[in-house]
Amino acid sequence: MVTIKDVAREAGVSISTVSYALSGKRSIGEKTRQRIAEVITELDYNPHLGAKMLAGERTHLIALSAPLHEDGHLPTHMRFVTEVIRAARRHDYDVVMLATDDEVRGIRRVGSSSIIDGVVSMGVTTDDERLSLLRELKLPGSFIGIPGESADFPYVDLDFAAAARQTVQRLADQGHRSIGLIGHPFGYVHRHSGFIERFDHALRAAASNQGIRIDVRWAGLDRGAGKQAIDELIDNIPDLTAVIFHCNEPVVEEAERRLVERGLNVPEDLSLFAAAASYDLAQLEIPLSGIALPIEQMCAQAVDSVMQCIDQIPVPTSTLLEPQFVNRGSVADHL
Amino acid sequence: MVTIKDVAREAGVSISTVSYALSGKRSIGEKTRQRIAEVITELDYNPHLGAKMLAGERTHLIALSAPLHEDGHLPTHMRFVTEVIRAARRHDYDVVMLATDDEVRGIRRVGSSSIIDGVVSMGVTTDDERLSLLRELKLPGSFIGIPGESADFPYVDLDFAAAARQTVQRLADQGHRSIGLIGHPFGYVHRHSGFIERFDHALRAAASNQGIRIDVRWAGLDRGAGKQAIDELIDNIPDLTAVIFHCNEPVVEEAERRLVERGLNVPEDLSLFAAAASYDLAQLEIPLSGIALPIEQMCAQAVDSVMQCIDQIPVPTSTLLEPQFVNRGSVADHL
DNA sequence: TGACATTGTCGAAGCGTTTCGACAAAACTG
DNA sequence: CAGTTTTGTCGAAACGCTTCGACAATGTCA
Repeated sequence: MVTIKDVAREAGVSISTVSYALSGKRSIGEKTRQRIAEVITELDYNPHLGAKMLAGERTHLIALSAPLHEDGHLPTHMRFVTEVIRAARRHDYDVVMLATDDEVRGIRRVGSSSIIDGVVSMGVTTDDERLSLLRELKLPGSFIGIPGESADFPYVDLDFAAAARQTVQRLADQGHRSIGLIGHPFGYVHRHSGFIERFDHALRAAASNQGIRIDVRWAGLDRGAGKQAIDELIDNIPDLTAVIFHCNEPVVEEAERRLVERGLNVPEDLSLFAAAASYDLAQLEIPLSGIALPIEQMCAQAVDSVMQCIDQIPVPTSTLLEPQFVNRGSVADHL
Repeated sequence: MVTIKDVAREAGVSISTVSYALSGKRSIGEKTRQRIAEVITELDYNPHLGAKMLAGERTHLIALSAPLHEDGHLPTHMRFVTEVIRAARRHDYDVVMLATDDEVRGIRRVGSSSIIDGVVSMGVTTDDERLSLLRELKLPGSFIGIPGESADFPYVDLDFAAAARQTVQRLADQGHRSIGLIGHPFGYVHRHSGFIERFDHALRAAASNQGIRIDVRWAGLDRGAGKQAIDELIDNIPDLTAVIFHCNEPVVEEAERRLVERGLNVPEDLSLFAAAASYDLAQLEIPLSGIALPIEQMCAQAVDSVMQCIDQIPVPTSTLLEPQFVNRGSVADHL
């Protein structure tokens, strides 16, 4: 292994000179800097990260706490993971993955051994235990989702309440009075996924405000769940004119196919609206109007936030991203 | 931060005693050990990983080089990733993720800064550049797939050649003489995914051996690809009696639905066989006979191998896993 | 009982960095 | 031109851990 010592010797300067040339924290003569740079490439010198850590430097490693549940949607999960990694790389950081069954203990493990500079947490629940854990470990962290009372940690999320309100508003404006909702697997609700609660709460409030009837079906991951959900809505709800999808792609696809099978046209016979979609709404068999989940933006912002915490930039600002509606003609007027 | 020094002081022993108590590399008196253990929990002492690294210890970190291509299948990819992480945790290791666009340079980066103990590479191609990179960096590594000439690095993979032979043999034994193959997106071939080449080569050899006609269609990721592929096979190939799937789940699902749509029964009108399936064959609309890709086993073995390299256990043994056939009644006799 | 092993503990060196304080030499002041 | 500031460099300490060699204290054997 080639160390800073070797570089110093070869360049005919002292160790500290090399270090300062590298960090730029003190001025170094031009020819010296040149010489050092040459030697470094020549010897292919790479600083030893352990030594840097010990000397109190950044490790350039963050942890990603990424719980994946039985009923989770793998592609969505994977998109979050890759976007966080991509964002981290933009800051010259690498990512240690803490996966399921280890997303909490893992934080304690890597956090307390001074191996990481910060933590990004996804799959956040209301009152997420990782919040107090980060406090305890005095570790910089950010959340993708809202983890309870967290003035001291930044979070980023889609404004699900606004998304719900906007969803209802648009459907109401077009005259819909009885609307179905196909939601994520019920397990999400059960483990207090924050975004579900915020979406549902705002949706119900907005609907009751507008005098609109909402009927909910939770669709699991098993084959046939989407079909069953849409069938139940159509068969049991009188005057149903629109369905909101707040679920993952396979359920939407199944439901769409079922509509085709039943000979129902979109939007003439039934209007469809996708809320907070983690998939590409334009690529569906029947493209859907609605609001996309801005995964890339969420991940980028979460990483940016944790970087700010690491840099001790004081006020961690949390963000609720404004829902962006795109019309693809899947909602008809019922005036 | 609480250091080994604090523990030593509190326990009334020397630093080295604490260190030996922790590592067990020298014998320590029973009461001393007890006392130290108490103090450690009391103070919540966690060794500083940077210091350990510097002192020449393991970092307990491996890198996972996981290229994901445009036409890659996210759920499959995610399964590999989670299984590698799970396997690493069993060895008390954490995983640094090197994702797309960075799966090679990333190895150089983390490898040369002494931050990781080894590398697991997936998405391996014939003549994979990571092989020589690992050699150059003198880093322990293992491959999920066969990376060209690599007597010095262990790999693990399904025996795709055997899988192909077994596939042909079984279909031949049941009297099939004209068989269709729906393969992965053509991009896989183009970038020399090793497993595709091995599978195809062996398949063609076995088929020509048996005097069987094989017609291939590559199915991309775009909606309709599976449908189109199966349609083309059925419409263009005379005497087609069986179709082999060597592709990802969405294509299989589409093809199955198309068969239902066309009123074709499995296996009466057409036999189906899944080769090296990364998804659950039992959960399909029409369950398929065939050979599953043993992802968990592959990942576990790859991690075990790299651990052995790290431990300097000399001979890295590579493994080709024997294909396991499961019959679910999707192949009929044509005798 | 004296010679010799074994057991339990300690002090100190070393791992590769960063950074502080020191200090010549050079470059500005008035 | 003496006095001050700036610039470029160096030596040494510090970071937290492992491990080697040393050495009492104890146990074992002939």
